[in-house]
Amino acid sequence: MADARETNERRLRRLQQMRRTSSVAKASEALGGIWKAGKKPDSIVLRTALLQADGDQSRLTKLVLPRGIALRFYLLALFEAQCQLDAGDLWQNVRPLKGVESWSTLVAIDGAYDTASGAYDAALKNMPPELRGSARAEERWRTRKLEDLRLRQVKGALRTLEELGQENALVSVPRGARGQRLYEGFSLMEEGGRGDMPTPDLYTVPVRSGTAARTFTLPKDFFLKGWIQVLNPSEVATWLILRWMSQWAPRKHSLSGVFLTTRPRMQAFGLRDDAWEDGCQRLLEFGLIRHAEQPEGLKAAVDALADPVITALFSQPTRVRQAYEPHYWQMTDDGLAENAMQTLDRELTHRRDALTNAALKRVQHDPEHLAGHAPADE
DNA sequence: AGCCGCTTCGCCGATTAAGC
DNA sequence: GCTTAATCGGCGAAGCGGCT
Repeated sequence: MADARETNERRLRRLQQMRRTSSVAKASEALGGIWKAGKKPDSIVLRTALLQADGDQSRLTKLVLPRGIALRFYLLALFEAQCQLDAGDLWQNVRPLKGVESWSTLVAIDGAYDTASGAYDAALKNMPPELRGSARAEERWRTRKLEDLRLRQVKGALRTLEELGQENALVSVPRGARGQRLYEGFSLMEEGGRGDMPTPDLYTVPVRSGTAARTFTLPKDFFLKGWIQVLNPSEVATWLILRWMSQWAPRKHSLSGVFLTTRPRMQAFGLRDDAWEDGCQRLLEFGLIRHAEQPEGLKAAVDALADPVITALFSQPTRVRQAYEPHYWQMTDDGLAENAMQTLDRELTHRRDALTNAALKRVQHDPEHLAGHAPADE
């Protein structure tokens, strides 16, 4: 429980730092610029191959990592592609990694935090002494530092995306004479990965399919309102899966919501319980999904779907369960229209209070819990 | 680009609670 | 005693970022 509080505090801290440096606002602004100057797509189309696990894990769940921006970067690249190109067009990189109009400007990060000093400015002690004293020079140095960190994260993301393996790689980075990576020449792969053929499956903008069997869509606000910047990889993965399900079974979704129990979730997506449970909980708090009303007519809706894959995914094979039912979820597209930064700030602060109250109650009910602890803080 | 200490957060197994 | 959903805490891998 203290762990949940710590995680929540940490997240609030990082959010606050990003607010201080306007990181999310700047990244969203840069994305908005690309959108406005481009084809202004209402939604971004993704091939479902990104989520599908053949065997153990999908490309998506391989990118559910504790550090880094690999998943975020890939989705941003798809957004960028679809602002520039029509369906069927082949993508190639026209953007530098750093500087104006670069990939680095599209991502928001907080920067290096130092636990010992409890500050983000630990690196300031390494600031060249000649800059010291001038507030403006210090500020410029700080900005440069953050730009440098963003660039390193982008490179890191490209490495991670490439090292998903020959078959699964989502980008490919050419090498120089001495085998060093020429990051700026990277090419983007289709959602299904590079493939195992000699010629890579280079990214082309997918054609929207009527059914959501092969593609599904993400509203532009996911990118433009800062959500892509502030959600964790596990939350993004959970949201993507829910979006795909809601579009694959639209009738069932609007009727009774969609749900996913452990076995089919592991089998179809390779997403573990914790990532899913936590992801759903946070997305609920952030207003991106909601609990469906009681699943009336669930059985009818499931039975109406003859597709055996859908049935395997969405139905309980043995019986209709009355008790210990999983949660039924519905997407709330209006939630995305909110400013992600503000929403997270508000909701994480709520959660901080809730967690504190819960801890207080626990102490009141079980005072001996405190006996072992020194009353140092508070 | 590489080394490496440090931070982060998803994984994993244990546990609880529920129905059959 | 067999399920499965949900919760929790400790752990460790991934990879960030300082430094060279």
